[in-house]
Amino acid sequence: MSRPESPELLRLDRQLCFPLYAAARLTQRLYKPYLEPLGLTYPQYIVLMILWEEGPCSVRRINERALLQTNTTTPLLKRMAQMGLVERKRAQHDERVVMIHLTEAGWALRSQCACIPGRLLDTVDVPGEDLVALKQQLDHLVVRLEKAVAAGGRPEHR
Amino acid sequence: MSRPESPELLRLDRQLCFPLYAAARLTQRLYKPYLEPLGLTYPQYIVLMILWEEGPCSVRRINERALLQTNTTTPLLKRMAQMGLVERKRAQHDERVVMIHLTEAGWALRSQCACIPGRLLDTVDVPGEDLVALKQQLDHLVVRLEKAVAAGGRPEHR
DNA sequence: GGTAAAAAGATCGTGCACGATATAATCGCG
DNA sequence: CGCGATTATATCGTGCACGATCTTTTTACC
Repeated sequence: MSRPESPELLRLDRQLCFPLYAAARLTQRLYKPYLEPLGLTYPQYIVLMILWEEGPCSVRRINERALLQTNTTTPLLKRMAQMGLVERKRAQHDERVVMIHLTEAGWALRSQCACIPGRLLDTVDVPGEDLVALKQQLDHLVVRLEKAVAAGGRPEHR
Repeated sequence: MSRPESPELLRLDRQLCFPLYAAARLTQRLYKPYLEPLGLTYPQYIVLMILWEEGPCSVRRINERALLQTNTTTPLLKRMAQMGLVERKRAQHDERVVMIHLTEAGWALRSQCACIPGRLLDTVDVPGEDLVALKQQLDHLVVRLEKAVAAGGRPEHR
C-alpha cells in the first residue's frame, strides 16, 4: 500500500527527523562546556574515542566507525595533528594508507575526558533506563539508515 | 550518588549522543535526493514547514521552532529570499522585527514536498510503531535538552 | 609485465551551526 | 521626558559536513 501524501505529514511536529536533528545539535551544545576547555570539538572527541579504543587507525577505519567521509576527516585530523594530539604516518606496506597515531598528549586527554559521559548524564536528568531504551532504538535506526544510504537512498524492495 | 568515571564509559558504543549525531547526519543524506532537485537544503525545508504551518513568522519565531539561532537563520533566510521563496519585511509596529513571508513560489513547493515524508518512511523500512515510539522518546529528550541548555548546561539540582 | 579498474586520501566549493560581538529599536522606570 | 537595560536582528570567524573531482598507489587480469 502506498503512503498518504497529505500536508498533515508536513507538520514539523510530525517529523521524526526533526527531533533527531534538534537533539543532536542540543547535545553538542551541552558537550561544549566540557570539551572547549580541552580545546576539542565534538567530532574531534568522537575521533579520540575511536583511537583510545582501537589504537593506531587508518583514516578509512576512522571514517567507518565515525560514519564520516574523508573530506570531513582529513582536515579534522590535520587540525588534530597541528594541536599535537595525533601523528599522521603513511603506512609502509601500502603507501595509500595514512595511519593515525595518538601522541602522548592525545593519550593524556583520555583521563581528562573520563568524567564527561557521567556529567552529561547528570545534566540531562532523564531516568537511566529510558536512556538505555532510547539508545537501543537509536542504534537500530542507525543500522537501518546506513543500509538505506548504502542502497542509494532508494526504498527497500524486499 | 556520583557516577563512575571509568574509561569504559568512553567507548564509542556506550555513547548515547553518537547514534544521535550519526542518525541526524544519515537522515539528512537520505533527504538530499528529494530536496536537491527542489534546490532546498534540509534546514531550509525545516523553515518552510514552519512557514507553511504558521504563515508569516518573525525570525525570532522561526528560531524558537527550529531551535536555531539568528546567526544561522539570518543567512539561511537571505538565501531563501535570493531564491525567491520568501520575502523579508520589517514589521511596521516594531522596526526591530523582520517578518518572513512565503512567496507564491514558496507556497508552491508545499505540494511538491508532500510526498517526501512518506517516501522517507518507505526508504528506512522500520516498522511504523517503532518509529512512533522512538519519536515520542526523542521529543521528550529534546524537551529535557532544551531545559538543560537553557540552564546553562549545568546539572539539574532539584 | 602492462594496463584498466579499484582503493585511499586530498582538495574545492557551498552551506550550515554557533560563540562572540555589534547595532539599532523599544521598553521601563525614575 | 530621558536614559540605561532589554530585545531583535546582523556580522564575523572557525569548524564541521558533504557532493564532486583529482592524484597516487595498489590490485586484477589478460
